[in-house]
Amino acid sequence: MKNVADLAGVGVKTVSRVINQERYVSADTIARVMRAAEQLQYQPDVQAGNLRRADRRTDTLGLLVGSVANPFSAAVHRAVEDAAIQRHVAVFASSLDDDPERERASVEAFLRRRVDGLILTTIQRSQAYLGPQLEQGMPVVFVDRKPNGLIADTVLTDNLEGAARGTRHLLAAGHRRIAFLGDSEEIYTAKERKRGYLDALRLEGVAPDPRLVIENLGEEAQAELAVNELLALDDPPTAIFSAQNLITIGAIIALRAQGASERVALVGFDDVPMASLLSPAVTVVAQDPSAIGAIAARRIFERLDGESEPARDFIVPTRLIKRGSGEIRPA
Amino acid sequence: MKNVADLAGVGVKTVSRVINQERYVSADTIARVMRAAEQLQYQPDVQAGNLRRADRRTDTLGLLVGSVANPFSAAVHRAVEDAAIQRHVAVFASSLDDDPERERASVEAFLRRRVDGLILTTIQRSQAYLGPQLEQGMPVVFVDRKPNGLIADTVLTDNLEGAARGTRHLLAAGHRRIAFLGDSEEIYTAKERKRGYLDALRLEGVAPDPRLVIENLGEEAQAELAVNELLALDDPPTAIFSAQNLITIGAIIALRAQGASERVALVGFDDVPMASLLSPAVTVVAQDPSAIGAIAARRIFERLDGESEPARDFIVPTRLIKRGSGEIRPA
DNA sequence: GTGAAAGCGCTAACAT
DNA sequence: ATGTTAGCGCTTTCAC
Repeated sequence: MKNVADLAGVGVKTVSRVINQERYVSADTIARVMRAAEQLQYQPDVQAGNLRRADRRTDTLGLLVGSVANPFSAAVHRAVEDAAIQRHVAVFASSLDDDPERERASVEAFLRRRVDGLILTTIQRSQAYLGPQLEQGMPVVFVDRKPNGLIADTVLTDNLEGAARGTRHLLAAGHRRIAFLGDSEEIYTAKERKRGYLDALRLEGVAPDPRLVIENLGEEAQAELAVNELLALDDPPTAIFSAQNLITIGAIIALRAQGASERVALVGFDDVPMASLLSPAVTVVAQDPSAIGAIAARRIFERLDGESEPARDFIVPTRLIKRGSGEIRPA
Repeated sequence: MKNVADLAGVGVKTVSRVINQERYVSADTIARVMRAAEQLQYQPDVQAGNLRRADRRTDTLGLLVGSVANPFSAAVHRAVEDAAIQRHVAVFASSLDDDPERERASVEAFLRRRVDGLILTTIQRSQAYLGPQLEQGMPVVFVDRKPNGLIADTVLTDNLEGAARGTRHLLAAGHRRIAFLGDSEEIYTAKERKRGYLDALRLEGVAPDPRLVIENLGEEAQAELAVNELLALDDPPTAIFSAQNLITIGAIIALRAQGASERVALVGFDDVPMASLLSPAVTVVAQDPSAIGAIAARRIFERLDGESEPARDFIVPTRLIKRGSGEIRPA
């Protein structure tokens, strides 16, 4: 900057004024400074500037997601990026990978870099460690999971209603023996989805059969085994509601292997890639990760712009996509 | 930092020493400083420190990919992140979205933030604008596409050999009329894949039929139309080699709609999600995005650590995954 | 409309 | 083993 100033024959502050497009600089001076900057290939240093700047903004955001390689997270990321780029804000993205250590480490790394705000999918038992930041007014939005030990803006899929809706769809097709395949009971979203399933059954006067409720399914292979068990029952289910992505895939594989995919109905929570090209095509209760990311980013920027209303939950509705597997009727 | 120093009753430099784990600080002093830091919830500011630091590193990397929401890019991203996190380097990720404007804007944003290195998928006709950075020794690695007007490290899928291999696989099954469905002719990877296809035919003594080569297919719908045209030919192809992800999906849809999916063989370049659950399951020449990301990151860090050998191309091999669609024999 | 000086949070260089 | 001073690239404050 000093060099540019010297070359243009002005003071550093004038260069600063031109770079930041402040007023009260003559057109002539602007032109001279621009030319000098061009000639020296001057790139302003955002970080250095933000050091002294009144609002102390770094124009960066920290985003922590399950894994940047997972489609849901990637869609959230993309939406956040699109919102950020318009404000010239850059996004640090980091993957959590179900590792509580990594959560703390990533958040610390963000904090050390003085991000303006945080969008987090969390896994630790408590997020109380973020208390000081919240008090200092740093915008923090939680995504997909509620924080523990902390009150903050949160963007959530309507897990309860979504799961109920999927279940009701199967009930409406005439099913009464509907199995539930769920994720780890410790996860908030998993609990909500199970609750939605049970609520829907209850409302229809169907007593839940505990043998049809299988939880703590972490990956495809476990879901496959679970479906095999279900089909081996004396009185097997005529339909399956699978409460998560990978579980749905596992269920598809198992149903197909057993030759039951055209007989046993299946509705999955969360969309599955290529779902419409499978046979039968897979009916799902789809989440809206783009909306989640967009809302989270919007909230961060609102807070940054001074919005100070109390923390809220933003509930994002789901969408039932009927493709075939969920419309199979009981024999 | 000043506050911590005061509270601990030491000078700022001593705090700095403790934070950076430099030697020559007594255990007792370390303890006092740590306690003070804890008490004040002190978070060092990485950026401020790097301002004066000799190596001027910001411990950040800029990553520009097609779209963080696309599975290939996401896998590259993930691999880069995993390498970076071990060095306490944070990654700015940005999506290109086939928009040359966005390429420039993102790179500028990275540069303004003084990233230590750049990993780029590019689209602009020329990357000469990065010349100054390269000369100044900033590590830049291009990924998936070669840069134009610039010599720099590049990590590439073996497009030529991969496409040849996919084509040879179809030839080996006895096909002689093999169609080629390609992306925009302007894209480097698309050109290479076409070349691989033609080379394989030539080597086998099969004269390419220009009516079987359809290019500039940007999305699924266009690929569908192309396949419909091909099947309507007097002498239709018995096999299709589709040179890109979305094109493969379009081809699957069209083949299925025409009832030809069990009759016409299909090999796709780049893996397709859920490929093994489709019927027929899709044979592909798979790329290895994780390897690409890992190699790119490794190269950046090698350069940062002083490696100064001339720029090289790193060629990442493909893998033929036989799943069914590519093993269909001609009638 | 413009510039000089101080200072943002930190590290380098040089004390002691 | 520890402290002091200058300075990184910029913005602020205030003077002209």
